[in-house]
Amino acid sequence: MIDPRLLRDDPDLIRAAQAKRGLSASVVDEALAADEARRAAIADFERLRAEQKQLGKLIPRAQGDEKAALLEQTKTLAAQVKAAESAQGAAEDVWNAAIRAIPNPAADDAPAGGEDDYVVLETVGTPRDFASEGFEPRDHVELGKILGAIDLERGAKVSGSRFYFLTGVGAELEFALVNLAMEQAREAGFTQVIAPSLVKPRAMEGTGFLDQAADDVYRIEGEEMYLVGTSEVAMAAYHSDEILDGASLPRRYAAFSPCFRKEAGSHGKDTKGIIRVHWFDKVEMFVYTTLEDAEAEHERLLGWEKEFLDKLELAYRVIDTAAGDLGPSAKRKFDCEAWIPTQGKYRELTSTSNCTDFQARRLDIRGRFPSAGSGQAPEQRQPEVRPVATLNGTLTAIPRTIVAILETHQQPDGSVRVPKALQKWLGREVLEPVAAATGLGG
RNA sequence: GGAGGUGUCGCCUAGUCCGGUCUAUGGCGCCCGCCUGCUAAGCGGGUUGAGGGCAAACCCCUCUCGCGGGUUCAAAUCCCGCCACCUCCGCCA
Repeated sequence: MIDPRLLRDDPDLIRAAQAKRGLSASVVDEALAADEARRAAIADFERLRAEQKQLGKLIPRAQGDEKAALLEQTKTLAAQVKAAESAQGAAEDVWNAAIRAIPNPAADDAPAGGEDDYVVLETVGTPRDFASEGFEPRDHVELGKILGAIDLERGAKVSGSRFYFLTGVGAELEFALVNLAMEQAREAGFTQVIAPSLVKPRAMEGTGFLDQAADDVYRIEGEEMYLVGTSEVAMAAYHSDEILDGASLPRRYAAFSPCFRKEAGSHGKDTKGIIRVHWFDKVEMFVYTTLEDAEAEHERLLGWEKEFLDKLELAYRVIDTAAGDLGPSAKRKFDCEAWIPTQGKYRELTSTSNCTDFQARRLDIRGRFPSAGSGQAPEQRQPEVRPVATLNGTLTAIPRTIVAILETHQQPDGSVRVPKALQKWLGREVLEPVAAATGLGG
């Protein structure tokens, strides 16, 4: 949710922001009208209610005819109050729907336009040149099979398309990656978290995932519960309805959880392998900080993502996502895309978003800060309560990370060199092909 | 899943039976001031959050006693539903 004051004070700013995302500005006018109607309804109700309370006070002390007259008077007033109250409630509902329909304005630095209008900020490392090494790289599906690491056939048999089993070194790879990620997170001062992946509607709504991504969200039949597509959802709602001590910020969490996505709009895309799946595990960084610090924290999150990719010795680039491709909550988003040799292109491995106070307003997460109190003597300053900023960033999304590692570090015989940083957690330097294939029907 | 209990402004707590100066009591903590060689103690005051009126504020008003309805002129208090926690039983990893 954007700051209502911003909408009221500078609607043209919001109109321009809508245009930058390629969206209509009509919601702005709807929201402004709703705001006016709402305030009128509030004034109506409060005037009647105050009158009712005044009269109500006289009743216990009144006697006889006087009392009867008062009761008669307040009876009709009570009906008016009731009507005004429900009118106010209706006006609030309209207002809430209107203001929530407006996404977070993109940062000035974010490129305008849609999915293809990203800007490449940086390219790190060089894609490995298999041609000059004299062999054709195998894709991760084949490598996964050779290594006994990924079982797609049985995934499909048991759970359907876009499911898989990680087996043997595949499973070990996940644990190693999680350990490596958590080690880095701990060293950077993050609190490690295992987060629930089943949440109530409030959490989903609050993080903006029921807006345009609603089709991608799994709902639990017969229950008011959703499966999260990222632990960002649980971690944002973690402090919902709380007022955090400003001195405790930034609060940094590294959360592990399974993630579930219907991938409704991506039929036919990435149908092979484990690039795009309905379920995967992920370690997500989630930060609560001040609005003033959010932009700098965003850079730090990007830094930690790059550090992790560096440890995996991958070639990647960083892109600045265009406004139209941001989620509704995000003001700015950086994606780290790793080079996938058999696809001949960079694919998103991690992503970090600065959601400023957008999610915090929806989830009612605030901080208590010493007042800036211009002109006032320090001793007169009351602490003030303001929304905080939330940011998130992937440390590692397991399947895609495995894809990048296998394909990038493969050797002609189908074995895979283990990046140095991962060796400690994997207990070996090379992943060797397993003797016998263990495919379906084999 | 069943039975019983609890939920009050950071924490603890009075109030709920029997509706009306409850504009929610007191303590702890915290903040400001006074007093005092220092500290502690003592004294006085302040201390939920949201929204509206306004350019803003000392100001005024409304809402907020787990949440949502209802009854009533009037609800922390009565009624209904829900949620969370505790105890016991059942089930289970």
